Formats: sequence, C-alpha cells, structure tokens
Amino acid sequence: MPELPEVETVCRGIAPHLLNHRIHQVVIRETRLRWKVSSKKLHQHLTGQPIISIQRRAKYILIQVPNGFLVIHLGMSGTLRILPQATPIAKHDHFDCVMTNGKVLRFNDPRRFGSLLWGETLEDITPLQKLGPEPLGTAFNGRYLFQQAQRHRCAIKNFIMNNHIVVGVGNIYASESLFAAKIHPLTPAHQLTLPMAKRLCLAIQKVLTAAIAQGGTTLKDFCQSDGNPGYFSLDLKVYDRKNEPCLTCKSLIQTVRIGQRMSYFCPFCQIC
DNA sequence: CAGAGCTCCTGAATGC
DNA sequence: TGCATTCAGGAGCTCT
Repeated sequence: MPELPEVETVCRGIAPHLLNHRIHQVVIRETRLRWKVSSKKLHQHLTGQPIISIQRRAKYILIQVPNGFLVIHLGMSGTLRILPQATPIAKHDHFDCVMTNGKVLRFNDPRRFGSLLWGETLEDITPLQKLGPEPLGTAFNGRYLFQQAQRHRCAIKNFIMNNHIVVGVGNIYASESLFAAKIHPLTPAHQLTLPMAKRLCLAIQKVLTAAIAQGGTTLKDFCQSDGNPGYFSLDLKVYDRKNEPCLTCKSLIQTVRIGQRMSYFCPFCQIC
C-alpha cells in the first residue's frame, strides 16, 4: 500500500512528464471513489490547462493548474502511472489525464479507497485542513512530539498514526519506527519521556528518509503498462515478520491488534 | 476534546 | 475445482 515514501516517489516520478505540459482531455470512468468524483468540475477546470506544479502534502498529491488544484489520494490500492496514449484500458482504470504531449496520467484503484478532489485553493480541500506537521519538516521534532504526547492517553502506535499529530505515518512505518526507537507499541502516549520522544521523532524521520531514498533507486518504472508500477520492496525489520527472528536479538517478532490495525514488535527490544 | 468503533471496497488467503 | 468466508487497511465520520 502506498505510504508517504511511495507517494513522494510517485510525485517525483510523474512530475517530469506532466510539469509545464497541457492537459488535452480528462476521462472519468468511475466516480464512486472515497468521495464521489465531481466529473463536471474536473472536466471544466482541468481541460486545456497547463500543469504548473506537483507537490505532496501528507499522502495527498497536489497537481496545480492556474485556477486550482487536482488533489489525488491513492488510498490503499491506488496507483498513478504515465503511459502512452494508446495504452488499453485495464480493470479499475478510473481516471485519465490525457496530456498534449501524448502521454496519459492514469489512476487505477481496485478498492476505490482513493480520491480525486478539486479545489480552487488548498484551503478549499476539506481533508487538507487540520493536518498536523510533515514528519520531515522542521515543525516536527522531539519536543513537539513530547508536548503533544502529554495530552493523549492512547497507545503510542495510534498516537503517531494520528494525522492531527503528524501526517504520513501509516501502519507499516508506525511499527518500523517504534522498533527503531525501541518503544513498545502499546505504551500510553502520555508516558513518553522527552528522551523517548526525541528518539521516536528521529526514528520516524530516519525510517521515512531511508524508504524515500530506496524508492528513488529501486523504483522499477512508472511508465510501464504491465507489471507493478511504482511500489518498491521495503527493507522491513518487523512489519509482516510475525514469528520470524528479530534481526537484533533473535526473539520472535510478535503481533498485537491495536485499534483495528495489526502491529508488529519485538518483545525483547521494545520493552517500554 | 479524546478516543473507540464504523465504514467504504476488492483481491488474496484460507476453509470446507 | 470451486464456492463461501475471512482479512487487510487510510482516514474521515459518528458517537460516547
């Protein structure tokens, strides 16, 4: 599933094919995504417009045209690819942005948890309001995390996955970051000490930065119509490794369900 | 306000 | 082989 590093990689991958090129046509084949797609608005505001910037906020991809933003979220199963215009339509190909340079930006999403939104300004995009700081920005640091944690009694795993606290930490990287910081996922947030918060902050940044770097080097091909687009194999220490030996101490990795999500941790390395 | 639970959906994995 | 069931999960929404 696309997490922040994947989304960042997608942005970097598609940008060269779209930036400063004009949208010739918009094709919408399915409007029933996370929120109903506003076909009228997308056609009206995107057709004929040049793409002037591509940015990422949290896991949202912001595609800017002169009069506003197309905001794309990949949900759990969404992909964005750059394809030749003649590429046949596959199952779950919900949206095309046909460019005047002959390329197509194609959105595919089997589970339809993704979304396509339009806003004249970013402030108009409801899901972008009330988002916490970017994990790789300067506003996110150990002291900030510590101060926020004091106001919360939920499990630290849920705490760092809370988009009001910090964005872009999904289920995989929450487990990986807590392992790197040697913190048990069930630790109540308010029990976090300042040193622990600093450790956790650095762990989150380190894990995400490493994954983005890996994405840049191992990304197969965004422009391929066959095979897996975009996503890269992750260097995971605990996630999806239940009953496999911890790479540090050889203890068997355990799981615990926190909220509705599966968490993976080492019972020896992550003591508190 | 904080937090728990619900919800959307399909494909892969599992069970019989 | 094939059908039915279970599960995974991003994140906004509702309810307590």
